[in-house]
Amino acid sequence: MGVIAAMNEKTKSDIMNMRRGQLTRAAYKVVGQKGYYDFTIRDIAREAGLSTGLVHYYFKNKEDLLLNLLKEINTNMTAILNKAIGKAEDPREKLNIFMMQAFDLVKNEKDYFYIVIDFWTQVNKNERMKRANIKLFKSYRDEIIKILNEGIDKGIFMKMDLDYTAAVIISIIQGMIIQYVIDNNAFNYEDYVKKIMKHINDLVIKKK
Amino acid sequence: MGVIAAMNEKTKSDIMNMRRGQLTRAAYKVVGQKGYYDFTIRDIAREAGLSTGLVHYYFKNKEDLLLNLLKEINTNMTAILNKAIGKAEDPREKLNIFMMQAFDLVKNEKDYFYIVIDFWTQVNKNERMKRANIKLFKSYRDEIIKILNEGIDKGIFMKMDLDYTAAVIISIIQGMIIQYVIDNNAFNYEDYVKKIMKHINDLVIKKK
Amino acid sequence: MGVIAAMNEKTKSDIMNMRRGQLTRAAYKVVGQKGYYDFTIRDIAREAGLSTGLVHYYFKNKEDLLLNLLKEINTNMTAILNKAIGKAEDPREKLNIFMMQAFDLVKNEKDYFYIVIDFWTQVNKNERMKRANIKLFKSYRDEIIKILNEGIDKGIFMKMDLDYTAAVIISIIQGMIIQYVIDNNAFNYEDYVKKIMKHINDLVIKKK
Amino acid sequence: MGVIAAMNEKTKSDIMNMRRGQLTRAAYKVVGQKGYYDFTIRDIAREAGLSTGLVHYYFKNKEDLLLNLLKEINTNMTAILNKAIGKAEDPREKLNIFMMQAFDLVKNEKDYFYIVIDFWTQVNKNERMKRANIKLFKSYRDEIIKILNEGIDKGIFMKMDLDYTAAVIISIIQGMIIQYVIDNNAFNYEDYVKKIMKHINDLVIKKK
DNA sequence: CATGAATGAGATTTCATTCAT
DNA sequence: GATGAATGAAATCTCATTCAT
Repeated sequence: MGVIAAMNEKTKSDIMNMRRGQLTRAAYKVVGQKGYYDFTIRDIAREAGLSTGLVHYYFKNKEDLLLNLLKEINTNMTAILNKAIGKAEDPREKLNIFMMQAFDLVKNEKDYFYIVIDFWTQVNKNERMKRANIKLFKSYRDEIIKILNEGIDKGIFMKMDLDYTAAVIISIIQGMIIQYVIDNNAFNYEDYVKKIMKHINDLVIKKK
Repeated sequence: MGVIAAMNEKTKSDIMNMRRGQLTRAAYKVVGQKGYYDFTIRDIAREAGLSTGLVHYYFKNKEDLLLNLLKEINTNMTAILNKAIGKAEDPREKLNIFMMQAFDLVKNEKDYFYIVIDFWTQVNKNERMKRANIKLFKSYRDEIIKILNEGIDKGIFMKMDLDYTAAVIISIIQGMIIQYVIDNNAFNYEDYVKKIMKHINDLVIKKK
Repeated sequence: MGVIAAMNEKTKSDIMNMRRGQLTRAAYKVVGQKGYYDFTIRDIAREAGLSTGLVHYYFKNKEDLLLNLLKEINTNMTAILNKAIGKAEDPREKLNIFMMQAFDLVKNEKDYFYIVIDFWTQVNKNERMKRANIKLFKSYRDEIIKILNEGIDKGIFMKMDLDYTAAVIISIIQGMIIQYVIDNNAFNYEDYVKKIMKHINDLVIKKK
Repeated sequence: MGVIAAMNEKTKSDIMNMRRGQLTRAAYKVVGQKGYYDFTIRDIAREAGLSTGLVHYYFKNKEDLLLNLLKEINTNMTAILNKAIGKAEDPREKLNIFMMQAFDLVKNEKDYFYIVIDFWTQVNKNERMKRANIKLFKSYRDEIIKILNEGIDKGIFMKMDLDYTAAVIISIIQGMIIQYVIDNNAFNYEDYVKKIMKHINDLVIKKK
């Protein structure tokens, strides 16, 4: 198989990836706006500027598209977090960056949490969605565990039950975000964010 | 208006309440099983042992029925909490009862959280739903604030930012529950519940 | 449960049967005209003068409707045959009536065979259809066997392998009809019908 | 027109025939498996290892492809029959070979009859299909007539109405096959085949 | 009050056919 | 000649809502 075939192969794959990306992005936007159940394939197509038939050309069905969206969210989130955290040296800084990323997300991409919560409602209805959700949560906890571990190794964080602490940290961050997402006026977000970050720092940093 | 008219009025209202209760209970069950979007009016009617037409006789439309369900959940929750807490004297005990109620709910009525999360997805789509959700969250926080206040007054709890602490407590409890609801095998639930209760007690009880 | 409830029960069932009959008749007509695969639910609804939704109200899906149609055809055919044959006393006459019924059907209800052949194409695709087709064929053979048996008992027909002879008789009748249905000008139908009836009579009637 | 042009013409025609043959064979296989209406152009293309676009390059549309398939079946059947019959000398043997060919086909190529029956359903919907079906039936009858004629000429077969007898023979063979195709367990196929062959031999062979 | 038959809009999905490359 | 991405019409099916009885 010569260069041209390889090029064709490449091109084929490129179009495929481009379209799937295009449609996934459109899905993200549309689901964020209309919600998991109220959006239609037509909405996706319109948003992407493509025909409805094409949506089914690149995704077997609606579920497939949504599953892909959730996986994509997971991949991107992990990538963004790793990139942001990677710049820091100190585990304390890493932990704070992790938290800031989460708290900032609410401000910058409100849709994100609406979508993620939408996906939660699927766990008792769809086994594949359940698994994807579990994976998303696990990757958050793992990220934190990695940071905590590093801190302990460096003697900066106190010894602790890693799994439990990670779960608690996720709980606090996420619980706060949910309350804020549901009620913007429930409290002063920036103020509470600062307090929580201090709280969590106190929780893990070794006392002298 | 005579006695008979009044009696009719009374009777009418009684049937009204009975039917609305019947249908709301059916809705709770059906939404828990099939999910917020996948249940039909016929499901409700069948579950309640009534006709589909009646559903629209007692509720303007599907949204109305669901809104009523959410309000009913709020009312009942508050009632149950108050009753349970009311038996205790010590604010520490009250706080622990509050937490136990929440944690036990997952075990005894798994549907409850599926339904509540389903309702969360409505806040950016439906103003009335948003308000009902806000009210539900607020009543949880208020319940805690009441307990904390009592503890502070009695010199058992340390002085603190009440609103913030309530929000954090709700976050931890709820965040933990969500992680468990989504992934039953993520951790040992009973074990983590104990740790969290200790954690929250330490957070608020005055050190000697 | 009083008289009214019973009446309602009756009425309910009446509407049900009426509508199902109405829709099945419409299906018969439409399938005959447009063919098994080219007709739509809309066609049925239009033909019956009802809405498309109602078709699905009375039949789970398209397959269900078609299966019902095939069963109905079987039931009606058996009834018509039995009625026609019942009038005769002599087994020879019964056999001839059976054959005449079949041959006349082509003239009077051309659609019938188009529909039956359409159903044949389903046997290797749909298990339920297969079973219904088998049943239809079996009921034809059984009808003939009954007549042959009676003739043998009365000493009019010669002794023979009943199952085989029935299968052959069905083959000849049906094979002739198919050739005629496909090509109206292949032969002089009336003429051939007479010959075949004589042929079959010779096949079964005891020689003196 | 020069040699090269002619050669191009030839080459073009060769590719044309090759591709059309490729696609027709793929169609035969796919229609046999999925049925006349449930196969798609993509199925054909995939089976043939070609692109969907090519199907329309070599056939105007789906109908055209199917029509070509039916004609091809006719051509091949006639060729196979002629070849098989050609080896025999005795008309009795020829007749038996003809019948055996038909009966064996059910065993060796079950798809064949499913496809042929599928095509029958088209006669009242599509004039070209009707004509192709008529031709197929006619070529069967003609084949038999040829054999019968030869037998009569040689004084082996009795004098008879050729057209009628051919039609009856086709009916019996085909009717038996249909009953077997629809219900494999209706009777012992091999056993019935023997009986039928004897029956038909008795029908045409001159009694001494 | 109660029923459930009836409607019809709208959603997902499939696929023959076209056409730019 | 060959490809397969793209289109869009059309089909099935669902269901909230209405309304005659």
